[in-house]
Amino acid sequence: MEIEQILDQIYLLPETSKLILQNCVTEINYPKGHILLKADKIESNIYFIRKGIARAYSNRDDNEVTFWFGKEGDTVLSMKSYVAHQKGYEDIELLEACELYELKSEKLQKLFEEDIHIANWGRKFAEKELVITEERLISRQFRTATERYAELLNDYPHLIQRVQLGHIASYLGISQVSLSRIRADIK
Amino acid sequence: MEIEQILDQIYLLPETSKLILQNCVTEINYPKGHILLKADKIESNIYFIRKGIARAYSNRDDNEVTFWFGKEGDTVLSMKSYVAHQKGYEDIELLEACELYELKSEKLQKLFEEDIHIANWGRKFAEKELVITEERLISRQFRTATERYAELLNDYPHLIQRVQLGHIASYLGISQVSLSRIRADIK
DNA sequence: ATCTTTTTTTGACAAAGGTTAGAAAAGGAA
DNA sequence: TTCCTTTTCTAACCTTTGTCAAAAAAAGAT
Repeated sequence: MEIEQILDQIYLLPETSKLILQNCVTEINYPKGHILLKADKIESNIYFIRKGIARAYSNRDDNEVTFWFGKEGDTVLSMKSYVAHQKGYEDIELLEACELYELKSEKLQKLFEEDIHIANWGRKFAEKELVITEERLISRQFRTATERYAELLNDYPHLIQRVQLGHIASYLGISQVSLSRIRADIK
Repeated sequence: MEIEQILDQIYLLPETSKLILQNCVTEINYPKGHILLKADKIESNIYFIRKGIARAYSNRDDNEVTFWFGKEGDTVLSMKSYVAHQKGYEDIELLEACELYELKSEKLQKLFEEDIHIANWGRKFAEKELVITEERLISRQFRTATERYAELLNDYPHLIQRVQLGHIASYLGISQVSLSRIRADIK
């Protein structure tokens, strides 16, 4: 997916502002398994996925929890670094070789102060992510693991083929063994 | 809590912008039990809590899930109405008689287009809410019900005294019976 | 205070999901 | 292909949490 299309789907910018933003972006590729962003660092870049998929996971005790998947067109960032210039809570791993657009967070923050359209673009980005996250939190409470799996299949039909089940189980908040049982029951 | 303080804690605005925003706000009071925002409506106001507490809940099948509590200084809105001008997924109920500041969403949207500082104020609001929501989603996956209860006690020590346990159980994602058992065990 | 209603707790049992460990299947490398 | 590694599935058993029902406690109303 091209950068213009990615920016447009968040919020339609006037041509001049869009060009300013596009000119700050550089392309970069990384192999499968690359850790794009690290939990214990204040990260200074954000990315847009041109091609490929990624996941965000958080580590505590010995457990690792995957709580986000990103695909073509999605924005990748360390939320706490971006919002509060603090160390994040997530690592982000590329699950396939990825083509990415890179943008310096500092540069973007400066544009927020200078260009009202870009500020509103940033506002819309956060707002949309917020609705998605809030809906997931609610879904977690309403639905059984089986229903949540069906929902994921419906929302991201492609993902299942490309991501290993351990990560999907973690995303759904269940053990891999449970997911395996759910899949066996459905057939 | 006064309106100026509430606006400041989201993002520090220059005096002129703050005054513009403050002048759009009117005060209004409602009794305990009042439904401030309704799930099946496109709501046109947002509120700030001057005094009192509220909860957001979503209804599906026969289940009701409380997924948010608001207290003095918090912002109350129908997320989907605010972000996408669509019907929301939540009712918001006042758990005590509340003093509120009311702001027309339409008016705010217009200010976002006119004043870059207010646009950035709106951006910061969404970003902060996003981090809080994402952290809750992760916590849900990492922690046992007992740990999440302890966490809530720690984060909102006042709330427990003022909100009935059925709502708290729902917020934690467990049944009221389970919460009751957890409380019995802790002592 | 007394009665009524609502909220919280407790007990018994059922269901969902977790853990461990090993088997089967799939994927890579030589 | 064959061997080795990783991923997925299955089975047995255990823990947590849910449901239903009833008792106890707390809050409101008269």
